[in-house]
Amino acid sequence: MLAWIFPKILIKAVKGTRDLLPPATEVWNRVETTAREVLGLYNYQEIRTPILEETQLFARGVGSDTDIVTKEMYTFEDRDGSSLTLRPENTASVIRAYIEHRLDQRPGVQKLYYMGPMFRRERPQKGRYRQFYQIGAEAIGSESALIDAEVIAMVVEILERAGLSGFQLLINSVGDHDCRPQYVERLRLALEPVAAQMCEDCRRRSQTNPLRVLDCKVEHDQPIIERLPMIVDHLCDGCRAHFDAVKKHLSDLGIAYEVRPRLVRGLDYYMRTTFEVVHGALGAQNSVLGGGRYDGLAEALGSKVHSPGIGFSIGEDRLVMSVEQTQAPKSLDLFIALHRDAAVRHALLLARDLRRAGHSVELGQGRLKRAMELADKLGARFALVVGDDEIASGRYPLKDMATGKQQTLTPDEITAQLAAKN
RNA sequence: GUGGGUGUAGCUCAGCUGGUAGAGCGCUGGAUUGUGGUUCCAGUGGCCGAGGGUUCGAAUCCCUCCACCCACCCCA
Repeated sequence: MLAWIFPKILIKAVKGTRDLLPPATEVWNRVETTAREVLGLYNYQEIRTPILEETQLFARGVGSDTDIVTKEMYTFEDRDGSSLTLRPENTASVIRAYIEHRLDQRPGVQKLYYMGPMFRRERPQKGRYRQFYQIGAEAIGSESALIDAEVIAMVVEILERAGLSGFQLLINSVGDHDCRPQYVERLRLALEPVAAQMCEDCRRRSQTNPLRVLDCKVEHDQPIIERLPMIVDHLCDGCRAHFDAVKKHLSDLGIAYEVRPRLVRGLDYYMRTTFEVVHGALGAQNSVLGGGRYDGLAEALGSKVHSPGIGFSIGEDRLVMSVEQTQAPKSLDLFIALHRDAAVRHALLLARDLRRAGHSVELGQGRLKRAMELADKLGARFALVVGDDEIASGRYPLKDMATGKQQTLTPDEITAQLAAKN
């Protein structure tokens, strides 16, 4: 009949994006609240940058040769011809804002955190989405190993308080602008005679990005990779001292870590300290968080002031995925069953007062049996009946849903009961 | 971008070698007039992912497409 007005093709969430529904959103909120608490304890403050940035920012910040920039960005031309991109990560934006607003003029190390959606056009799979969420932080303005250790300690605390257990902290140093190029050259030379025996990807990487070879998981290549020079053995004095200090501070704090000489981060801006947290039961995407130091990033983005920084970002989707089971079901404090229409005014006022007192209240009209059933399904701790008798007497039957016991009380007594049981 | 798996009711899934659709849970109502959880009864609900082919007949066989999931890659 009206089929031409009501098309039968359903509109669905676009590939790689998803709706987060209750009760899962409760877990997300809890994780975010926990993160804010811990970040606050370490004196971090929130920064909110735009989701949309000039494409150039990521090309220069993240690295024009990276996978993210070459094939994963949502880039489009705006009406005035400028090229815009949906942020694939947030560090570049934070540094851009830091430079733009001269945050280097503010006292002390700038400690900023953010949370929100990022966008990368990858093929979705478990723990990997095209719109995904990150909770991250950046400490800008210090080269000290103390900050590295503090950042790592903080992130471990966030994960623990969020309810994650059984995770593993991996750290490494990837050198700086001084020793890394030398190491990469050394690696390239070492690869030359053996590359032919390696997998196709490694043969390509040995030319384009030798560091990536170290990440290869192909079984056959492992013995070859074992014999390649490792960056930790070729750090310059400054980087070596820095890395040793970070490790010492972590040990002093009693934080368990494992040095992974082959931990290489995918974004060009990392130097010196890099770290990652992995967790089993996440499938192939087992990395919950990644981070590292980026002492040259600000300059790469046009800053005249040297602004060394270190930061991390937590994959919130993955964190939520691995702590989801530990969440207690949400409950309702009180369900008010209205038995007659005349009860509406009384119930509304009662509900308003109880809500002001901090109790969650749901109202329901209709047959009492039905209302009680609903109260039960909603997980209400108490149910209250409001009908003609109650309005006349000013006293209401309050039922404890767990025990089934019911008492007839005045509004003040009801408030006291709800407060007492909290 | 490349593989593999799966698409049947809101959810989890049955449906053998083709005979035109089922269970459990959920939801709604009833047994119970102003009192939930248990039990019992009834109801609700599906162009069997889409299109084409084979056939008297297709959820079932064949082809194409699409979607989702998992993996490679890469990363959070």
